[in-house]
Amino acid sequence: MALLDDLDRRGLIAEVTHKDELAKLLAAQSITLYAGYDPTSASLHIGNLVPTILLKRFQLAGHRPIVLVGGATGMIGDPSGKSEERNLLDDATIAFNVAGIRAQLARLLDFDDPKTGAVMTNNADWTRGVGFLEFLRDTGKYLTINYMMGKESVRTRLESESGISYTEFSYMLLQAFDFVQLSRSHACRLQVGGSDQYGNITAGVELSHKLRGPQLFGLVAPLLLDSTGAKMGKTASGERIWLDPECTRPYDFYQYWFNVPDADVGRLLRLFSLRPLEELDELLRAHDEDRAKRLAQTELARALTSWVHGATAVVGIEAASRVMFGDTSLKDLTSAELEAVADILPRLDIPRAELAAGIPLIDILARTVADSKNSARRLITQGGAYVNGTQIKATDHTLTLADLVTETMLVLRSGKRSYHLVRAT
RNA sequence: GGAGGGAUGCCCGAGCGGCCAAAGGGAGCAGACUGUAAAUCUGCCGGCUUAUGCCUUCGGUGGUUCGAAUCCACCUCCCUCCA
Repeated sequence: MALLDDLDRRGLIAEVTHKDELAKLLAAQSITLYAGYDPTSASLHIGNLVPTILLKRFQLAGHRPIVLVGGATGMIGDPSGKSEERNLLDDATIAFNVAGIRAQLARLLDFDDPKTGAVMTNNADWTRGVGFLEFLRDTGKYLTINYMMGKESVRTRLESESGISYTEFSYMLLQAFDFVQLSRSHACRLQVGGSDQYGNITAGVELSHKLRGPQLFGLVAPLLLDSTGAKMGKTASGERIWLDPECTRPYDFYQYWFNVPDADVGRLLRLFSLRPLEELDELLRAHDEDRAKRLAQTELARALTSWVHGATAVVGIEAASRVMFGDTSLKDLTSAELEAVADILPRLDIPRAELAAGIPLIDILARTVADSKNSARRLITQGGAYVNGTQIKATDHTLTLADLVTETMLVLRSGKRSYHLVRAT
């Protein structure tokens, strides 16, 4: 199947410029394309996976992706999708963020293949040296204010109370300039992104046209929304899902996808799974036959977690999940799985001698799954306290060495989901 | 510059001298139900050596009182109206 048709059927195309000509170009030759990443933080989040999966799919289809980290544009702030002027970041923060994002992207795409290996760029490299007058004359001259004011991102801000600064207004021009620069330096022909980028992308297409450069193309994917129309990417408690394992644990990352509602899972699988559509259809049929098995969610969580955190992370996470949600005991795990589980669950180390002497369960709960001794007591009273999967009803229960389920560990649980390992050292 | 109104527990918000660890709602936690879902229902929801006990908490500092979140003074910050 032609690449564009595949992308379309997967729901990855919200808008595309000159579709037929682009299809022709892609059929005829291997091209270079790019997506830009804003260095507003040191880690990407799952919203960034959308443009990245586009790059990945183009790469697998024989094209060469460029990732552009916005070291220059990050200093300006993209007004797209924002209701207010952005706070500017200082140089050191931007440099730090650029480095973090580069490291993550390096794992998401193949940078080694001689033909399709991805290229890392930073627009600060070609923007920093450009003088203001030169920029106005060589770039600003070609796009009219009228054209720029027609863009959604600018218009909404013009109508808003906070207005838009000249700085953010210029953002579009810089992004257009990037596209043209990459078309010159890397023969880049296509820019991909989220649909909020469409205005900025078409500005680049327009600029190249005005400069009598090559025909450039833009392709944007829909924003990542759930079935209720809300933006995806936050946990139940409102925390963003980051790609950095230090910010969002791989276990939570996996769980996020595993808990996706049935109404969304098919769409997300088509978006993110690299498996052929026919296989996905088959899988979704099987999923529908017995939704409780959550075959589709498992596949989705596996696919994304192994892409972002590596296949070995998945093994540990799934072993941990079996302990937590299945009927697997810690002692049934292999030592490799046990090690992985110990890394995933929060852990409290206690001197062996202390445990040998006996420690009131309430004290340990207060140091792990409960906030205080009172809440630990409450937990036990309400029947939510478990040691190694066994419910404890006595508030004066004492833990000793006999409670260890492996050589060194025992597992505490509060309610259904909250687990904590205790390790005797 | 003048005149009023307000600041309460994680958030919103009632209380306006003792019955106030402080109504109600939201969030959170636990239980039932369940697919590690959603919705619903029930209980809990400051801390402590679990006690009809003590400690800390109602913007801050002092004061009045046997007793203050509640009254008074000053201070800090917010809002509204008039100039």
